[in-house]
Amino acid sequence: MPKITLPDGSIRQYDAPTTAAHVAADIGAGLAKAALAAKIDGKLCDLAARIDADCALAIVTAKSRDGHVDADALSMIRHSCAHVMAEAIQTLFPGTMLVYGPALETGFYYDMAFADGRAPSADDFTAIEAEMARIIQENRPFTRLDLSLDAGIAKLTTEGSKFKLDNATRAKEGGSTTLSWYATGTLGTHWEDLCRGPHIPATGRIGAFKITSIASSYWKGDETLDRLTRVYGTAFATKPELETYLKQVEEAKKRDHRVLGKQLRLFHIDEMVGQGLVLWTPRGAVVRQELQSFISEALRVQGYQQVFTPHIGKLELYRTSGHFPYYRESQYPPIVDHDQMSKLVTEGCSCGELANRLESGEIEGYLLKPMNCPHHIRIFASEPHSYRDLPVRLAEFGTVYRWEQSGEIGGMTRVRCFTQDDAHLFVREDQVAEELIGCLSLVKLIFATLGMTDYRVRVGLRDPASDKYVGEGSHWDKAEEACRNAARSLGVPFTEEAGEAAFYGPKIDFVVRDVIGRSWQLGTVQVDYNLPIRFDLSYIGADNKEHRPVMIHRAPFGSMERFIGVLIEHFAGAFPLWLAPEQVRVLPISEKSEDYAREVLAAIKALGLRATMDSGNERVQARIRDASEAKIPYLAVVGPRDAQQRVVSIRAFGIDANLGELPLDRFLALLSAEYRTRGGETLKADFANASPRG
RNA sequence: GCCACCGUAGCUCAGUGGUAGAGCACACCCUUGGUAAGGGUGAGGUCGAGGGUUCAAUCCCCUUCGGUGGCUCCA
Repeated sequence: MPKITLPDGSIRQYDAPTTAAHVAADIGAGLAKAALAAKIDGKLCDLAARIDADCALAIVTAKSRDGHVDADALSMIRHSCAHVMAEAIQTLFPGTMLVYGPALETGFYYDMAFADGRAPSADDFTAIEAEMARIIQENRPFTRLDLSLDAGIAKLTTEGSKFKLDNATRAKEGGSTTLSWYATGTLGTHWEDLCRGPHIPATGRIGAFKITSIASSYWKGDETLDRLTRVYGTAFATKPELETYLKQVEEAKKRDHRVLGKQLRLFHIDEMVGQGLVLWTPRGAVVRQELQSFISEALRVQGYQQVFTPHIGKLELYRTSGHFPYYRESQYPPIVDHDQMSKLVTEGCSCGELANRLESGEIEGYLLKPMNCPHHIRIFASEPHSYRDLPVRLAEFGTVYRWEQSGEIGGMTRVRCFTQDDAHLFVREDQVAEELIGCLSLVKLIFATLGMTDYRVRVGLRDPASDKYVGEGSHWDKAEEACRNAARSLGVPFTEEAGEAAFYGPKIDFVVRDVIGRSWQLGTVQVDYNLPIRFDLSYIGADNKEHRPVMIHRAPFGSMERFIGVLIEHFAGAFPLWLAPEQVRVLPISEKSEDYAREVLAAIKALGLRATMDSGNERVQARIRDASEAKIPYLAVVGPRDAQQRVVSIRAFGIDANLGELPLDRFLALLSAEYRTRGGETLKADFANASPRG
């Protein structure tokens, strides 16, 4: 007879098998009404699931006792809503086959195979939503049917959906002993779907939902298999929650770096130049320049040496490094010189032949560099090194070119030409750990200065099943252990992920999310035992013998393009003073104050700050609005009164008020301090102390 | 690369098988205004490009380039 332990420690005893729904009803009518599911010994189940043994039971409701939205409940509402959507679509689009419909962090989707040319479009969303609303209105119970594996597979075979049959086969391979269906209503009468569950008690418990988009996918994510249509939606327990979510999405879209980049004129991508090729316009170039100065200063402190290298190199270089053979398809095609080309044409050489002869080395060519390491390696190799010289740290804002798939290119975050804040450290093996930690501290410094706290750390290890890696296992083991240890020293949680390594070594990556929830790798630190071998690098040790250095590749920003794309979204385009393309704008009240305004402007510029004056033919109100839309950190409004007292009247971005006046000298000193300290001291903060009006 | 959708003025977007419109921005004039839009006038488009259907195409069809959302990929 089941003895049921509740979360508060109390125990309820039943004479006969029962269900979570009954227990909830015994506890109270309110709970019974609010109940969506049960957790039996920590496992999420239907409320109607039979309880016939002792267990710990928790009733899942939309909101947990502390008032927070329950993640399990939300995910079940969404999964159940996916069923309702699938039923609605199958009703409106007969012949549609279902594939897979899980809940997501922000909603759900359902992959479907539509009859030829009969896929819905966004125009059909309203009709589908209306049908869904009807199903929800009917408040039909989710009813579970369990069948044995054989009976279940027989049923699916009769029904004839290869997709569902495959799901079942995989469930079997995964160790399932039964298959379950859920009917939305009465078994055998209403719509049903093969599904592991669990589900909420009835369709009426889906409080609010919306179909959000439609896209395509491949069956099992494999591009050689069926192309499916994926319909995305989201659902919440209540309408206000849905509305809040939709508003958030709307707000996030306004932060999109592609939108802000255009609005604030930070960069331009021109179809005449080419896909994925970013043109840095003057304002964006300022941001980049400031960041590069920032990192260059940090590099000098850490003992790096700056180098410059060309954008192309001989194919032989990349055959040696392994880039050309391993990643040929993701590079721009090789460049072959005129003479050689015309000779090949005369010989009637085909494209296929050309490719073969380029690969074999029979024909030499040049490659736009996909990475900077080979050039830096040749700098290191250009002179002999003593163990006393190491580490040698070569840094370059190095521009690289990669042939990304056209469908992947977009904005600044995925491009075909980008500049890494790259460096390669040539170190003795006993220096690896310390140098790795030095690299990580640089990444931390950058993130801290910019206030970017929302990132995760990933240690990328090799995938044992893949053959895309170069080098010996023993070296990989050492390198992976070094990365693990360095990551531990960071003091932040990290995950280890197999298959995320570079082809020459494991790495530590810093990953952030953009406004639409996509993850991007920014900074990266990689340990490499392999390229030194491929290039036969050496240094002379204390024993007067040749030793092999170890390389560390690192780029704390990752690429300037991607980093600034993410940074634009991080700041919603409102850069701090030190990064802002236009830092201060001087607004004379009228022409009468223009002379003084000009003097203020000149004084600000003399400090090395970027300032302008707007003496346009508009009222101050309008000019304040313009400046606010341009997200300029500080406005200095000056009129006759200010001129007479030699003060400026100040507004700061994001504070919707006049902060009051400051003597001109004081204003200049504070501005300068804020700029030089990169926001370590801010005018706003100081001003708030000095003036109660702030 | 694959699938879907989209491409009209500098920007955001309406619109139609009979060669186009709004708001903002821009230019000029009036206004000299003390903290988030003062008023007027004007200029501005080969309706992404190429081909086809049609008496007639910005609109329909095909191709192509570019963008967006996904999928796949990302040394």
